[in-house]
Amino acid sequence: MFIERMMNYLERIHLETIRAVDCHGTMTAAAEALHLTQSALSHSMRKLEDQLGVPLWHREGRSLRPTQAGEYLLATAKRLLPQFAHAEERLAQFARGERGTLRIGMECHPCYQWLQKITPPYLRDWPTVDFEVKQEFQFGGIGALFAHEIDLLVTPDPLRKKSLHFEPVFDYEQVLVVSADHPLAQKTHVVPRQLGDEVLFTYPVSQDRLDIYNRFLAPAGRTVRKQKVVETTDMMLQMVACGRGVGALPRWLVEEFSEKYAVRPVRLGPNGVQKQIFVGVRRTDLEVDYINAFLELARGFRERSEEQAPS
Amino acid sequence: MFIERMMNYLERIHLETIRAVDCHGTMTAAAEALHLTQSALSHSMRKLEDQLGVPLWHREGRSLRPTQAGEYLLATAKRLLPQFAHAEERLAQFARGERGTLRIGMECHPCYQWLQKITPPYLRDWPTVDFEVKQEFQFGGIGALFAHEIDLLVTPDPLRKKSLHFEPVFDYEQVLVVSADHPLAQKTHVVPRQLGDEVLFTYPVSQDRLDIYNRFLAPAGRTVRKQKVVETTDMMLQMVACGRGVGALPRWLVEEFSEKYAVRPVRLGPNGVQKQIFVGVRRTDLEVDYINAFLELARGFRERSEEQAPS
DNA sequence: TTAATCGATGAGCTATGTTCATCGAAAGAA
DNA sequence: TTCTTTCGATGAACATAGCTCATCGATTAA
Repeated sequence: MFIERMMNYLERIHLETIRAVDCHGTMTAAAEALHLTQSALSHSMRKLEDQLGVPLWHREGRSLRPTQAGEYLLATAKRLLPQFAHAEERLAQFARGERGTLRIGMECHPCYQWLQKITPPYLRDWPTVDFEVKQEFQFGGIGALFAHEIDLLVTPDPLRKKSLHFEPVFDYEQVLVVSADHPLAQKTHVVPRQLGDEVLFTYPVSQDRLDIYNRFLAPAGRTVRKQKVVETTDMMLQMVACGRGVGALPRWLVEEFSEKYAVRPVRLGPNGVQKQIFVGVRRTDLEVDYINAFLELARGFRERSEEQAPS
Repeated sequence: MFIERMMNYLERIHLETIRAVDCHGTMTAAAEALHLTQSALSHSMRKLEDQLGVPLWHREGRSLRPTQAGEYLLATAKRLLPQFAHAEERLAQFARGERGTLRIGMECHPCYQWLQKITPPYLRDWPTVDFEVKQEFQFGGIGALFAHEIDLLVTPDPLRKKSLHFEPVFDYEQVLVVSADHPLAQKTHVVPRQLGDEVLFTYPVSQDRLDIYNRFLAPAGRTVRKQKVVETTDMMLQMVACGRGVGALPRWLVEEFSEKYAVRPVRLGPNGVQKQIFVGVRRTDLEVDYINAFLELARGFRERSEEQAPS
């Protein structure tokens, strides 16, 4: 048809506008947020609509409702704009002579507690690296890695893909935690049936992500009397210590808290429930020094803890 | 420091420039490719460098070598620009009243052969939907799904993630294919040892993705006399038919070709090697009619083939 | 040496995107 | 109902961001 088809109609400002209208409700409010006049946005978007040949909003009365095309562009904006923002942020860090930002994603509570041990020495070694920790992902941790939302994922579920690199960084045993004067506290281990009359405290995550179900109760076809959700580890241990129920935590965590709270770890089943935490990165990022340094540090930690407890 | 920190320095044109310079070697050539003058690019990029406070290229003599910041921005450009292009393409389709483009990714050869069966009826039902099939992914099929490079992934390896939806669409048996006058052609099944003196033809993919190794030879600790790579199914069957070696293919494919070539399927091991192919989509795309329609069609195909061969 | 080609730069122009002023329509308040 | 406010659309006027042109010095190949 036309010789010149390679015109770039779509610009960042259009995406900014689409998103601002969605988020502020009206075009006028969006204009204010973008430090422009309502007229400017109106002209600009009308021009875009003309060039694309498709309306982006249904004009109903004095309100704007996105068309199908508008919805699509909105989704695109919400995906692309944060990447622009992050790129600018990153370049600003280059300008300041800093190394960058290490954005860490986490998918489980033990991951978080492990991370809290790694963080201090890392921050000391890399004072110019910014540190961000995120826990909620629209498309899951793996998706966040691929989408460059995060640079590093701490997770119990590794994924073999040649573009990603996963590496175990921490091994631990998941144990039952009971009050010190609980009858089970004296046992070498507990079997699923013995939890039939207990209240179980868990973190607020879906049941299929709780190892005590996956690896202990469910295989035996057992369940507990009642499950109650607690937000924090301290809260869980408080409730357990005063005999209101039992919980499931990494052994090292229980032992660490056993002075503060009167709680004891009990092995889950005769062999225990062994777990591993992995760190995943994009393979292309393995060359980035401050990312690689984090992995090195994690490896060092792992070796040290294995020496202490060669089990 | 400054009140106004929310300036958007980085624009699409800058990314275009960075990429064009990388791909054409010089700024002058890049300018021509972008239908601009060399002067325009020079001014524009210098302004950006000033605003960001970071040089993007080392100026060495009359050539440009990207700085670390430049490399980073180049990687960003290569990731973001295709998404701009695709968004414009998609909006142009909206303008033409078309539904969109179904971009399918594939991770294995049997996937491709299955797809060839689904494609004709789909194209008939959805004449306004464009159809694209890709086979190479920088970050793997799952990564391509997350990065919106493709809309649909056909793969033997599903992945449980709540943002993705995987669904089995095709079950088949992987069999050994031999010449009709090969001694093994008369057997009900073959055991790993019997392939010790054979030449094995395979597609050009890494060994750990070949089921005949993963599920048949490797578990028995056996191997073949020699492995040879062929590019196409026809080529493989030609070589097999004239007794130059053996191959591994889905049973239905062998049976389909058994009239054209003098080849026979032989079960791998007493129980055979059973395989499944899955289709994965982003969960948010399940509402898109022409994507959902593909899944429906795939389901229909699966039910029909199960009726034919209830095994 | 010569000639070609690179990127940088300043001056000047043009066209793009902005503001201003104003409109009609819609929605909320009295 | 009527009055008032607030929405988005529009045309004209304007300002400036971004482009071209012309030219420079430096580098590289012939």
